[in-house]
Amino acid sequence: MNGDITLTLPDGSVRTYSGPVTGSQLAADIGPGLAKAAIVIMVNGELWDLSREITKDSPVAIITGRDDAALDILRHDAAHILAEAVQELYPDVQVTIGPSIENGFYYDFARKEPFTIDDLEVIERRMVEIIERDEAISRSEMDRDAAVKFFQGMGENYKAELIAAIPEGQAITLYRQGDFIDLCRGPHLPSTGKLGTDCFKLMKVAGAYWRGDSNNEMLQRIYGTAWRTKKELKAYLVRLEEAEKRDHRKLGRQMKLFHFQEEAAGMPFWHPHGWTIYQQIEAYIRRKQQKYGYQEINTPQLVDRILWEKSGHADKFHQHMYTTQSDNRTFALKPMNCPCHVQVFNQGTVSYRDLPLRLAEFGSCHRYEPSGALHGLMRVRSFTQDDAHIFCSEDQISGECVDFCQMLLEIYRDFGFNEVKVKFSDRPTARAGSDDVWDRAEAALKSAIDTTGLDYSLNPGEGAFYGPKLEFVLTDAIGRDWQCGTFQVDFILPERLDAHYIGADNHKHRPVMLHRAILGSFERFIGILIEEYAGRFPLWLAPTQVVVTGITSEQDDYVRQVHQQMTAQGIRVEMDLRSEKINYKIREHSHAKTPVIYVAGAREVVDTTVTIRRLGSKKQQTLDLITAIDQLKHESLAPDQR
RNA sequence: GCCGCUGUAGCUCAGUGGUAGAGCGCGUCAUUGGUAAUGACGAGGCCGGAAGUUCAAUUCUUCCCAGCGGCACCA
Repeated sequence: MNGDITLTLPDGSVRTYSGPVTGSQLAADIGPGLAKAAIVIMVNGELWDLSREITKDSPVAIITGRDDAALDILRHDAAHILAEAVQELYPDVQVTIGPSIENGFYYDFARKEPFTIDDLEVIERRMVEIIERDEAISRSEMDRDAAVKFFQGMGENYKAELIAAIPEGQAITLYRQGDFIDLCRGPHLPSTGKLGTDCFKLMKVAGAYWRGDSNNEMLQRIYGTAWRTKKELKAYLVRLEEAEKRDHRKLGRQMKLFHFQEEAAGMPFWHPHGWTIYQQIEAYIRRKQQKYGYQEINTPQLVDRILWEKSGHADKFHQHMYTTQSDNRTFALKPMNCPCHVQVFNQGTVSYRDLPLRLAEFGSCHRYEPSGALHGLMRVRSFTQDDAHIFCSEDQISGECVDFCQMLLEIYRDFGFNEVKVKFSDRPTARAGSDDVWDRAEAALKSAIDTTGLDYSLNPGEGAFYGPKLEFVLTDAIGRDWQCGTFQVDFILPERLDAHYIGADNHKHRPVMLHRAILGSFERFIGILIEEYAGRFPLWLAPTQVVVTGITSEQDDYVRQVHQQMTAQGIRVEMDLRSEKINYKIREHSHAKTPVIYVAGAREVVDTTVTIRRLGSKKQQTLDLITAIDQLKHESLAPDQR
């Protein structure tokens, strides 16, 4: 061979060069349009800078702004431009890291004074200048030790620390744009001008620990969002606004569902409307649990600390437990229900014939969560779990898991969640139990989750110390993930609390304990529901299902009569007898997200009918009163009762 | 818990070193109307809590509490 290099394009066409060639050259050879649009080049499945020389025969693909891969690179570049702008404006800062993230990017800076919102505008303007300068972005390599010295020499100690952590002898890639040099894996755009001046926006400032460790100092993080086009940016900002309107904290106040106050931070006060939703869900779950062979129990709120010491909770979680003194004893408000459930199991003697024994409780728990973690109904200090513990033998784990997943999916679907993220968390480094037991537990859980056909991701090392677990995650309006359901295999607690059953061999055996919840907590689940439905609850959950109102006060008696009949049928109905115009009342009840409005005017009184208007529709339908009530009554049934 | 921001009427928010204002909501009265705002009048506030500076603090300072955005945490 004479040093020729053959590049194969995605369409199968081939270009041959007599020596090393860069992505830019290739793009330019194909056409000036492509040369302009090119961002990076895919070489052998790897993204490379356009300026990097290709020295071997390779399959290649030129990536333009239209490709999805481009967005990530664009955002990463935005982070670099942000860092360059900040360093120009505030010479005292040290740069650390700045990756692209979902919807945008951030960069962490070390600086004594924090950035303010006003700083963001200034920085944004400087970023626009840097983009307009259209600085070339060049890649270079440096020996690790040289790179450490280089950054130390610049006073960039964080960068030096990062590089020092990279294995010795490895080449380090550096990127330079203007006077700004950063350690970076790349690839990057050919120049800063490839990012549109109106396609990005700095969003917020926040604190973040160096290397994500709370023992380290706190850095100043600036978040931004970046897109290919101005239109995309705008669409994203609109999406954020829409999401904010769904915020359960806002809707909870507007719809009078619950409130919080200083004297009980993180502990919701449920109002009649919110509590109605809660009760409907509880009744629904109770029916499901009966269907799936659970027995409901109830255990004390306050339990002597001794039990928590036996269970091991006091040791590991005492900082999260509320305690109180009485009778010279220390009691703790239960942070979870499991030890109490073992107490129920331990009363009397259990035969292997009784297994699996499924004990369920709507268990009210209290946990002293760090103040910064509190978040509306999503993260609270007092909550109720739809908790249950299944006591079974080891060979029953798999079957129980399959049944549980079926129950969980059935329930999630009834609430309208068809997409659930599932995480499989396996053995952590600090764990109890032998590897042999862990092997069996993980295998059982894995085969069970595979049977369900659910997609899941691995969450290595994140299992509980007592066993592997499945986490079922739902997403809120703002895109934040919240764990709701869980299924955990536990070999440890039965041991600690000395649970046993009598086997077919007439000997004592240790049961396995399966901790499981579907909603997780009623509070969090309702918070997610509010956002999922944007406050427009389906009929079976709506606090007020119907409002009956007249056109004039002439119909008041009829309205009262309709209201009474519907109440007698168990429908959650309210009447509106105010002397307001019909327009006003329609508007108000629509804003209140009442699913159905019955209007009765003179005609309806004569005909014994009602005119029906449903939320989200302007259509009206006049129906015979009895028919209307029957229909509504049927529609109001929970999904499992239809 | 950590960094930053915020805290004024039931809600959303304006405002000032001389103890406060709007809109919505609420109450009263008038209005009796056919599917997203009828009008008039009125009542509501220890300006988150404590201390300090000042003749004077809702306004400035400090501490505390709570909320918000992140980070860490989430058994």
